[in-house]
Amino acid sequence: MTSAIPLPEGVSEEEFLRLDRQICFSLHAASRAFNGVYRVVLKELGITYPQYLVMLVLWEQGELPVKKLGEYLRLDSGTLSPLLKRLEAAGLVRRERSARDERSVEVRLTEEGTALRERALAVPRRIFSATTFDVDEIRDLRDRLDRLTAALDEAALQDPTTR
Amino acid sequence: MTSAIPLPEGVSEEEFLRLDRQICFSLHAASRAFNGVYRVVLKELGITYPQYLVMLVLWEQGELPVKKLGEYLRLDSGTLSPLLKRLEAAGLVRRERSARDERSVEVRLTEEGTALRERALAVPRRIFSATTFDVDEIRDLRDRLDRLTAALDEAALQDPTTR
DNA sequence: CACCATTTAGTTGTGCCCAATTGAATTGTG
DNA sequence: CACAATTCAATTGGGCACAACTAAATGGTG
Repeated sequence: MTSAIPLPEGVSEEEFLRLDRQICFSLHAASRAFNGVYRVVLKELGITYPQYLVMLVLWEQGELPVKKLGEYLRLDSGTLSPLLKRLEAAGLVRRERSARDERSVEVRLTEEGTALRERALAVPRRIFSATTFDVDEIRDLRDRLDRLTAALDEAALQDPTTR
Repeated sequence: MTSAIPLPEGVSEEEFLRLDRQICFSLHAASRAFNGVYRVVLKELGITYPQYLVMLVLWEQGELPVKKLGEYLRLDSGTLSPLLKRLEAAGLVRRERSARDERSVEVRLTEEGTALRERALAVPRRIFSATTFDVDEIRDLRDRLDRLTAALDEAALQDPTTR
């Protein structure tokens, strides 16, 4: 089971558990704090944070099949299907079966959805000012997080159950 | 304060929206990737990631009222009540109304819950090796995230609609 | 052409997150 | 002491994340 991974830098397993508690809490808390600030700001746009993420992709990419959207956002249909229905109910997107592949569903912005972008332009600056980070620090943090995510995904692939 | 915030370093609002998309995605994705790796590792302990966070606190702090637990974890009773019930159903904790304050519920580890710590000691090292980060990088990231969370909480306090 | 594996969305079930509300216990103040 | 405000846990309801499964369409192979 617990194979021979060397203990780095003489850190004991007890210390590791404490550090683990800290990084778990920090990441979990940061994610939720971020989410919370967005919740407040996005309330006036009438959308949630995950819905905002979808809109960001659509504003950049234009129309997109659900599959592609899921790849960008790393979300599956179990999450996206109901979320997109809510966006459609809100009048921001339309969903249409692709003509050339009936399995696929194209998601595209409505007039209203496109127009929302103008109001959304004011959002990032407000979030940015809340962070007290400068642009370079944000970019740096982004890079570290991407590196972390890539490494974790890599590990998850090789690690069906035990290693 | 939402008064005249200057555009820093000549970053346009369009660029800001793109950067925002990036940092949002990065943080959201990192949080979920982390969650995913833990899900795999914790499956053999029979608990979820948020349940693991609760157990980490209990292993460090011993018995604790729900209120205190919520403060450590920044979670409210709406999240904790059902989660603790599941931990109780799993035989890891007991919940008992405090004798001296009948409003309060004390959460304490069972024998089984205490024993689980031994098996959990192996978890952090496996996660750590998955990150490919060294201990100093982890600590540094933790510090940045804590700083970010503190700043966001600060900003949220000043907004009329939170917590 | 017929058949089967794959691809794609959708559905279901479980768990988490948070806002808002409820109800009971406690505390503070007149 | 009486009673209003506060504290605390639980519940309800809406939304997200993910695993497992279903159903339909597509594509490859014999």
